[in-house]
Amino acid sequence: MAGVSRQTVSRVINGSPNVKPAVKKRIEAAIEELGYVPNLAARRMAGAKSFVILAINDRQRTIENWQAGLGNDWVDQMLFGGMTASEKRGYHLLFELVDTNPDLAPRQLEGALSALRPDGVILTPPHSENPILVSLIEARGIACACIGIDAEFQGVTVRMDEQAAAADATRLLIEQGHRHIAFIAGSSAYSSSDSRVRGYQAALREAGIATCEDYTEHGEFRFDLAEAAMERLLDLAKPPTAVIASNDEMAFAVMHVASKRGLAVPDDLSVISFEDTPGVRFSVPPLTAIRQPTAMIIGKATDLLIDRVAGKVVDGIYTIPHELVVRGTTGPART
Amino acid sequence: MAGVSRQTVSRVINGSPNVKPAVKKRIEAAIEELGYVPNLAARRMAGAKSFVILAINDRQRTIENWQAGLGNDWVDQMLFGGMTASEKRGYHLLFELVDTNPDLAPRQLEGALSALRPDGVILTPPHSENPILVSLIEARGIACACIGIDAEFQGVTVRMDEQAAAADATRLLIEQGHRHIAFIAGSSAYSSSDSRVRGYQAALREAGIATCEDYTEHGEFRFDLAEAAMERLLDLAKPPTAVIASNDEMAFAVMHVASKRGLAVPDDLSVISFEDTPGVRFSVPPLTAIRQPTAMIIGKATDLLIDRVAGKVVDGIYTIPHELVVRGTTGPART
DNA sequence: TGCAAAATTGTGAACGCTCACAACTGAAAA
DNA sequence: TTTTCAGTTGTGAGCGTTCACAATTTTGCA
Repeated sequence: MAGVSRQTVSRVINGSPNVKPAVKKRIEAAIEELGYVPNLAARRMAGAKSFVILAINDRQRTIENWQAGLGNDWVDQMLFGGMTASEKRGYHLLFELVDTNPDLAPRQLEGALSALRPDGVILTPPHSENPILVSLIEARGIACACIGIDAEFQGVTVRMDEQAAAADATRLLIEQGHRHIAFIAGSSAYSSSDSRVRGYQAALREAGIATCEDYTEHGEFRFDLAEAAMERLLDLAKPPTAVIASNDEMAFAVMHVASKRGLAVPDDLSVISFEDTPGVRFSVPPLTAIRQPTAMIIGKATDLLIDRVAGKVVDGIYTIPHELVVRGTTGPART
Repeated sequence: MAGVSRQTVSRVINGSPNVKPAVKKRIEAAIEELGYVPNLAARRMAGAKSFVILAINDRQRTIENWQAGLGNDWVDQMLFGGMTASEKRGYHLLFELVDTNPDLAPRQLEGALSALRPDGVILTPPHSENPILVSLIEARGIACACIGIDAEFQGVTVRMDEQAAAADATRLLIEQGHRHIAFIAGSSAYSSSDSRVRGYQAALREAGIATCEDYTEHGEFRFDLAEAAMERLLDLAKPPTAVIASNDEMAFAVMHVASKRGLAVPDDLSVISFEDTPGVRFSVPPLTAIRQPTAMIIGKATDLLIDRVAGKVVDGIYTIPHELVVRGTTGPART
């Protein structure tokens, strides 16, 4: 030791205000020399912070995506954004998979909470849509951040403006002369899906273009369903000259069907995707897409959570800016 | 309680052999009813297992990759393979980024070890190449698994057979009539890079093809360096008709240079990559590649680590089978 | 100079679990 | 019957921190 009691050391480590500078320096030197690092388990035991942020992901979708060999850029970005943000402040990010099944989800989450005692929890869609889970977390006095939803439950919400993003995409197409623009929505289990449809419709309305029921399809974020949707769209009497797909997988499905039908992209058909995973750049032509600022969203959520643990009052909805990356799948409409 | 002492409950939870079936059943019912989940921090404190496996990744490369917008399928796969394997056995996977800088790495690792007290550590390249880190972990009595190296330190090693994989790739090209096959190696900080070169050379030798110094280039796993390497290869008096790149990024660089020089893939030039990230399927044509079984490697490592914690003696080198996925960038050599 | 108040340091207890060991069961062996 | 011993259960201690509070030192001001 440096000639002081445990408690004083503890104070220095936790940055308590009332320690004499000389003593503080002495303790810090000792810590440095001994290479001392506080034991996280003991800290948590003693009722202090656990320095753990729990990120909850949808098990089913994670596993499905992975098995389909799709990779999971979403998970990747989460990990990166969350990990770098937490580590900056001495925190650790723990990933857990929780079933979406409403019977299982609360039990599993409670188990994770009891075992891990995290300081904060990040709930991603579709878990973030579930108010039961949110209140379960908050009831334990644990800070909770919801990702990517429009509704505001307890805790914080961090998201991008899905509606504005969809409107941006639609506007780009309108500017390029498109008047027959279709939209393939994702799963309605995600509130973002509806927001996007609203943004798409709003942009059309704003430009004085009549919205056509048949132009809004549902693809559930799946390749096969998007393919079928695209087939239906092209079978319409007046097929669209541009399609917005709600994720990359569905955008590729659209392009696949287009090429099968002899339509050139972007000459005969413009395509815009939501997501912008790394793979879309290697497509030919490279996909024009709304880039989801996933890493930033999770990073922000992590930061807010830690702020709240530190005593700051943190509340409300935070919106992270999105970006429309124009690449090669959009072009002027055929006249 | 269910009318028994703490210790008996503890025994039931940890599966001790000497508990009366009737009592056991009673305790289990109580656990179920109370929704009791043991507190991990307390367990660790009491000197038992921590139920945490630490996966150590190279900070620099992770961040660089991410900032380059490349995504990081490697991290993704690790996470998936490790998380699913650990969760099956009640474990948790914690990701940490550690600097590769030899001055910083041991300190950072020790810090993580002290704070987290994991039951096992998975070391990925290039950390797994560093015997200091390995012995540092083992010295604390923590199980360690090294990923993707040829050398055998203490602990377990899990890898794919890089040499055989490179040989497989080379043989495919030879079968297709190629005689001028170039190889763009990765960074020599990774022992796998050398193994791959050896495999490539062995396959050539085996087919009676003279190895030509100029055909082995170094690209450090970087797009720009691979581009430059490819330029040099094409400037040779006798340029290669096939190129093996040590990762996807470099393979794309090769294809980029080829198209710039007016070479069609695979008609004028065959390309094979190592890695097989999801993006390569969307390239046109889709990349022929050695698929790295990353998720399986990390999953196996996790399993072995947990086995060892459970008391099993686990040692030696485990090799996970790789796969050569033939897609559209390879074809018969021009004669 | 004195004394209250503020600043700084130390103390015992507690967090929830498992360890080592002691104490109790019951049945088999002498 | 008594002894022995394996099988089963309970007991006190301790893991490394922080908590609440008490004890000590210093400072401010009359």
